[in-house]
Amino acid sequence: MAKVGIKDIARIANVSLATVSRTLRTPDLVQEATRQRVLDAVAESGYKPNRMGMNLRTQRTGNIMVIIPDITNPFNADLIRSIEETASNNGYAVLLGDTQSSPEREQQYVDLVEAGQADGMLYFSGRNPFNINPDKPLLEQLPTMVNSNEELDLDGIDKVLLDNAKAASEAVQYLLDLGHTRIAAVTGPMNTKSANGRLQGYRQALQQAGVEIDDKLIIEGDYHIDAGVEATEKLLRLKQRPTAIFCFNDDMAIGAINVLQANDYRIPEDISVIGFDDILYSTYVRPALTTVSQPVQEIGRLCTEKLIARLRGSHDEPTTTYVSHKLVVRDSTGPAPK
Amino acid sequence: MAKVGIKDIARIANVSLATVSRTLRTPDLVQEATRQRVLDAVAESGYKPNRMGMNLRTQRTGNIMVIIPDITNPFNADLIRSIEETASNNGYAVLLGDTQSSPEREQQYVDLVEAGQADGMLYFSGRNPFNINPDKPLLEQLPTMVNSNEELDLDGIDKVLLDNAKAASEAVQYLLDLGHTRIAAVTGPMNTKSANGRLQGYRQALQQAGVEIDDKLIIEGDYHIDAGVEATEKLLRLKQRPTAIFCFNDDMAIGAINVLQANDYRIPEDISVIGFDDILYSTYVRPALTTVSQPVQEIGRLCTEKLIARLRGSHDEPTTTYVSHKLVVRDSTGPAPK
DNA sequence: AAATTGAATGAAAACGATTTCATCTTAAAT
DNA sequence: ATTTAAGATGAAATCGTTTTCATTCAATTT
Repeated sequence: MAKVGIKDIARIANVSLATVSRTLRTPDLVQEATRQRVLDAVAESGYKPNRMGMNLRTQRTGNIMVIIPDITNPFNADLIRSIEETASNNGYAVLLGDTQSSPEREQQYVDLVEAGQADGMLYFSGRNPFNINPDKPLLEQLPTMVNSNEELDLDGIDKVLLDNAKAASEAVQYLLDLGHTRIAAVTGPMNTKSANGRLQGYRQALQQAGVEIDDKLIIEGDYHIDAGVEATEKLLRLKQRPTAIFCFNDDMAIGAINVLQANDYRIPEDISVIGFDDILYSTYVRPALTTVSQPVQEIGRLCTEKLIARLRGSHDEPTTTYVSHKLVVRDSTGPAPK
Repeated sequence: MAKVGIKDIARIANVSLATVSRTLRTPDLVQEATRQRVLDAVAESGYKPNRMGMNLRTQRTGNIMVIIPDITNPFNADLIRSIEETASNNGYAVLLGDTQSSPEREQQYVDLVEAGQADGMLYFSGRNPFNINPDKPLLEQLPTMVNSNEELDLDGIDKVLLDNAKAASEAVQYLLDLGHTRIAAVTGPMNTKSANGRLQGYRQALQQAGVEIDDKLIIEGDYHIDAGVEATEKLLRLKQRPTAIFCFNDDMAIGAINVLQANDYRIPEDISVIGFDDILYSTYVRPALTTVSQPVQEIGRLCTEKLIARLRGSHDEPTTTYVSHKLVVRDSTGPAPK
């Protein structure tokens, strides 16, 4: 079966290429009889317009690139699911750029967007991948994009963000209210805005409560389970152990819980644990995890809708939308031991 | 900044379009001095060859489509991670088709491949999305593809599969060896090959051991946590309760564990639970989950390599590669209660 | 009846690259 | 010294669409 193209349809239906194209794109412009002849030819031959030709002519691919550090993190997986759904409902497909936090990979995928393999991108990283010429207007130098999760240090682009400092400070305040004063923090990578924001919230809450900050209780993690494991092992070795551990994401909290239980600590009687994200598994872990919930589905939808609005030609002023978090109390937190 | 194209480079470097293209694609064909002039122009102007033009001319996009039912399932997320890595190492990008098991969505993404938006696809579904004309050779009617996870009912295409029946039968045999005879099965959707294969293995093992099969102990699930929850609730209501539950994936096993613990059953003393997949979280659940491990990373790599080999022009006979499973015993299984 | 309008269609340009083919130059072989 | 071959380059074709512009024809207006 030689691949059938628009020329073949034109021949079969005895019309010009233009009429075939019009029948498919703007059927109103073609007469009933002709239209029917073309549609018959299309149905009979199983013709599907070739996207490469179409893309080139229309200067759009229908793809949006999603650049994200780690798809195996359930928070990110949920995010992509939501993006994919919104994109698909609007006729876009998702090009996946799982970068494993590698700057080279980020660059590679951004290059792809700039080369026109996708019409725009959702950028979930804080690293600036652009060579910007300060003499020219910024916006003309950037691909159509929306930034989220990790804030990018650029003004004038659309963003969807969470107030990390506030969220973290509420989590810590909740622990303080339970009587905890030795509260450990297992952070994300300290070269990310999210980790810095959350740490700042942690510090603020403690200072406001007049609790001295002990740097030994702050351990840098990387948002993977193992980091939670290692950090907790380290914390348990301290002479003055914490009575609560605030992990900057749920995966690390799950790692922490595991180590604690392996060493016969009761949660929350001996040590409280609190996470961040509210992934599905945090409900199914024992004890169920108290955590700061992010509206992941909403984030995905908002990002995608913002991007698509731009792609459809909106020239509104770029905005930053803040989504709201919520502390979800489950069974991993309780009053501080006496 | 008007977008710079190959014509601009040609003008700046004072050469023809052809020479610019050659400098970038086949530098050996152009003289040192000219090449340098072109490269300078490219560097200076920040020129990136436009992929739409390139794709049309070369008749390839560099994309591979991954059609998969549910990216939020960690097994699938790991799979995609592995695919993405292999693809990226070979210069391909991944177009993500998360179908949420909807046939319409599957069709939509397959159509996209057939329209040339991707060069080939990895198809993780058992539903045949093709209109096949039995008079014509099969292979000419299919896009370049590899099938895995859920076997497709088509001969003559590349596949990567697991022996589900054997794997399940080993899991059940292990439970039988522990003295269990009332062994429940929480299956996947019974319109999938994977669930049928595993159920067949379950039946075989029981029959071989002379244990009568009780249909009340077989409950259809859908591979989501909730299905494990509901199935287990149902099983616990039975007058003759099972002493072991074999869930056809880990997510459902996690749901099962949760219900059991909520109702004060000890695992494994009162009831054993066994899963399938060996996702990361199965290690971090309490008790850690005994499960049938699939080499997810290997599956992803194999699928992608097979596909890319085809895309590079291999005309070897299509093959089915079987990957091997492994029973991983952890803490959720033990001897049957007296 | 002539002029004007509008609808339907086709011819050809355009999108931005790669690649074939022809041309020209220079070096090697006779 | 002539032929041959090889190397470097450019002109133009090509990939498969969409869309502009021109043309035709019938219907409407004057």
